[in-house]
Order: sequence, then structure tokens, then C-alpha cells
Amino acid sequence: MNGIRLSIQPRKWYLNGMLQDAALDSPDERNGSARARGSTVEHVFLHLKDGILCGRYAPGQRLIEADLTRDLGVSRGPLREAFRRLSAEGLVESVPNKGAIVRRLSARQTQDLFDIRTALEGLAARLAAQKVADPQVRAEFERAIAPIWIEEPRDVAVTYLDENRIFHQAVADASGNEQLSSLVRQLQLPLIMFQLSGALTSETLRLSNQEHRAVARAILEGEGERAGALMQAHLDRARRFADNLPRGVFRDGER
Amino acid sequence: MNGIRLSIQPRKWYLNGMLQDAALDSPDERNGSARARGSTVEHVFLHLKDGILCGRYAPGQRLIEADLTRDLGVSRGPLREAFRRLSAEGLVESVPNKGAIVRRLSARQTQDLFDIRTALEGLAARLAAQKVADPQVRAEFERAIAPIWIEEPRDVAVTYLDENRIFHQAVADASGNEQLSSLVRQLQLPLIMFQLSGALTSETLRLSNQEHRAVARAILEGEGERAGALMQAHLDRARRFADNLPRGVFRDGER
DNA sequence: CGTTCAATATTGTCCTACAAAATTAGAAAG
DNA sequence: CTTTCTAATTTTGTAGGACAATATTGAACG
Repeated sequence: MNGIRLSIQPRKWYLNGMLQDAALDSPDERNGSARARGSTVEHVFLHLKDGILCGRYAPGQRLIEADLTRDLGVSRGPLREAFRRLSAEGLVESVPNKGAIVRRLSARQTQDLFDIRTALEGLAARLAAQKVADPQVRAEFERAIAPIWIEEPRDVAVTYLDENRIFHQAVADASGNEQLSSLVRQLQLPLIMFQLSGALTSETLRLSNQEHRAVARAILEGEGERAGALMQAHLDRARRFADNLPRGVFRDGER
Repeated sequence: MNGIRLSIQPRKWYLNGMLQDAALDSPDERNGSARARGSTVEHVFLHLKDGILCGRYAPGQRLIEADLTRDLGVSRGPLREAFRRLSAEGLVESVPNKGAIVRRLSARQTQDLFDIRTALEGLAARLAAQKVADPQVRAEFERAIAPIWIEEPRDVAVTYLDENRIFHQAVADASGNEQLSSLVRQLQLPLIMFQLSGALTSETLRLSNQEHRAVARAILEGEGERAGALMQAHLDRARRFADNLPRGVFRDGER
């Protein structure tokens, strides 16, 4: 009694990032074999990623191959390839003979993830403070983090989570270490489930934003050590916050 | 003129970790379809991983699907699945429409990787020093790192690289953070190319071993901060060492 | 209410096929 | 002889069908 099987709005694809209707872009419908090569996996991947992040696929839900191949109109090969990419990003986990299920972190795993993020993003902030000496990096960084300076209070949690993700990614990108950047992206994704927790208060968001600003200022002033320490303190507070979430958010039993 | 296509010793598999001859374990030879389920991908994966780490497949070499399916006697599905796993471990990279090639790091990527490892393994050492209070963790840790106390001088570089890998993994495992443990494993693998550099002197190995011992002692004494600092210093030295390797070891051009 | 076992659902693997892209070889031009 | 363009070959991306092994479900039974 664990397979929930949400139905998917039928026959829509993401093609190069744009949402399109299926019938409009398949020139010959007789077997649907004529789609831009190399894009099929990407379609499936983006559809599932988006679906997981938006909650269309719930944590713990099994992703049945037959259902998805039917609903998305692709064969099992590309679907499995997409599963594997999602697995690499930490959004699903593959269990032998059971297939792919939407990842659901235990409280312990969440804490562990925060420990890792603290170390890596502390490093990223330190490196970023060095790299902002380069005008191009500085310009790109300032452009990316612009939203954090907006004064209006954040009331919609979902919107703020996006702002949060963008800030952390901007710091990582400014570090100039591409592998670090992609690791940070990968480690941030599985935590999106907080979207569903509803525990983010307006005050929490304000505090988080203030910490973001402090980190950003330290980076822009080139003070690497301080930026790293501030980022670590920020993530440490987030870790404690996550530890106080209701147990229901996490995978059953474990604590 | 880049596809080298080394030939593979024909028809051998790894079955449950044991090397076996093909003819001995395929009950019906008509199409070879009867092998333990879920093991095919593992066979291919281990064969390729072993081959890459042993240099049987050279960095930069293309892995042609047709050749491998023929030589290993598997179909393209499992082979591609194995490619994806190797890609996740950072041993190969997949280029669209060109397939899988054995990964070759640039000097810059190598430095970046060391930065990340320094942060993560410093954390691992710090955590491990806390966790060794648990007798079971302590026992397992001491068992795993036993080789570092052997007094004989290390002359064979390949053997020492294995000892090195085992030590770093043991620290990560002792941290009690499974995700950290798997990250450390993943980040360590791509650096195996140093095996081929031949730049490891007997003196280098001795120094590295001494640093390992210092880290181990700090962990066993429960001094987390010191253990973390020592581990970071150790990796920092390794980073500088790697920076002085001949350029030919790295991907052409980049520095 | 709990267990056992058959029916069903689902995955792992194989095969074949074909179009798209990349690579190589060969021909033509300089 | 070298270079460049074109055609043939190779190789990958994807579809679709097939079947056995494993998981899951549901029903009968105690």
C-alpha cells in the first residue's frame, strides 16, 4: 500500500526548457520516433525533477516505469537513464528489483547533509571572497544575489526558498571551483522537502535573509575567513532549525 | 586517431566478487540469458572500474559500446547502465553522441578536487575523533588502519596508493556520516591517475605515512580539532605535490 | 487476526531495428 | 603533395517487444 501513483497531466514535454504540447512537435505520429536526438532523456529528467520539486511526485512514492513510459511517451531506456541522473542528484534512490522511489531523508541524514554543506559552503564562501577581485566574477555575483537586498518582508515561503537556493548557488558559482559548484547544487536539492513542512515563519525568513546579507557583504569586501565563518554559522543555524521540525517530515521511525 | 581500443581478455566475469570463467557459469549457452538477475550490470561495472584503475583503459580513451558488448558478452542496456555508474563515480565522463570516455582531469580540476577533499576530510577527521568513543567504531577503525603502523619502508607505489585509499576511507567511515563517506570515496577515485605518474618517491611515501599516523593518533585520542587540522595539512601537502607533477599527467593544454 | 500461497505487477536483461550524429576514408581540387 | 569537400562507415540515441526473476497483492485458510 505504498504505491500512490499520482496521475500526470497527459502528453506534455519540456523541450529546451519550454513547455510544449506533445501533438505540436511530433512531426510523424505513427511511432513517435522523430524527436530531436539526445533530448528525450532531458525531457524525462526535467519533467521528473520538476515534478518532485513541486510535490507532484511525493517523497517515498514509487516511480513505476510502465506508467511513466506510457504517460510520457518514451521507451524504458531513456526513462532509466533519467532515473539514474535523478539518483545522482539525490532526488530519487534506486532499489534493486524495486525501481526508483522519490527520496525521503531521515532526520539523521538531514543533519549529516547539513554537516557536509557547512564544510563545503564555508569553503565556497572563502574562495568566493578571493575571486570577487575579478570584476567579471564580481558583476555576475552581484547580479545573482540582487534579490537579497529587496526590503519587502518575505511572506511566501516557497518564493523565499527559491531566493535561498539562488543565493547559496551564487556563492558556490563565485568560488570558481566548478566541481564544488555542482556538489553544492546536488546537496541542496534533497532538502526541498522543507517546502512541505510549513514551518517557515516570517521571522525565520527575515533572520535568514539578514545572514545572507552578512555573508554577501563579507564576500564583496574580500574577507574570506569572515565570509566562511558567517556562512558556516548560517548553515549551522539552519541545521538546528531542521532538527526541531516535526518528525512527520522525515522518513518514518528514524531519528 | 583517438580511439585506442585495447582488447580485453575474452570472456571472464566477476561473479559476486569472484573471478570466474564464463563457460563455467552459464547453464545454457544458446543466448546466455540465464545469469543471476541484477548481477550483469555489476559485472560490467566492476570490470570497467578495475580496468580503469589498473590502467587497462587509458585516460581519454573512448569506450566503444559495440566492442564492449562483444568482448563482455552483454547487451547494450546493462553496459550503458554501468557507464552511468562509472560516470557517477567520476571515473568516466559521458559526452553526448560520443559516448563514454575514461576521465582525465586537468591540473585545475585536480587542484579544485583537493580543495574539496580538504574541507570534507577535515570534517570527517573531526567527526571521527568524536565517534571513536564508541568501542565498536573504534575497533573497526583500528582494524582498518592497521597497515599504517607497519614499519617496513614502502617501495612499491601502487601498493601504497591502496594503503592510502584505505586510510582515508577508514577515517570517513568512522565519521558516522554515510553520505560523507560515500562522497569521500567518490572524490578519491578520479585521482588514481597518479599511479601512472611514477613521481612518488620512497621519501614521499614515508612522509605521507607519518602524516597518516599523526592523524590516526589524534583521532584515537579524541582530539577532533587537531585531527581535522592535521588531515587538512596532509591533504594540503598532497595538493602542492600534485601541482608539481609534470604537465603531461593532466589533460592537454590546461594549467 | 495472522499465515500461506497463488495471481499479478514490476523490474532486469536481452534482442533487433533504425535514424541521427560523428568519424573516417576517399575523391577532387589546388 | 597537401588541402578540402563529400560520401561511406561507424557509433550512439531511442523505440519496441520479449521473457525470466523478483516483489507485491489479494484471497483462501487456519
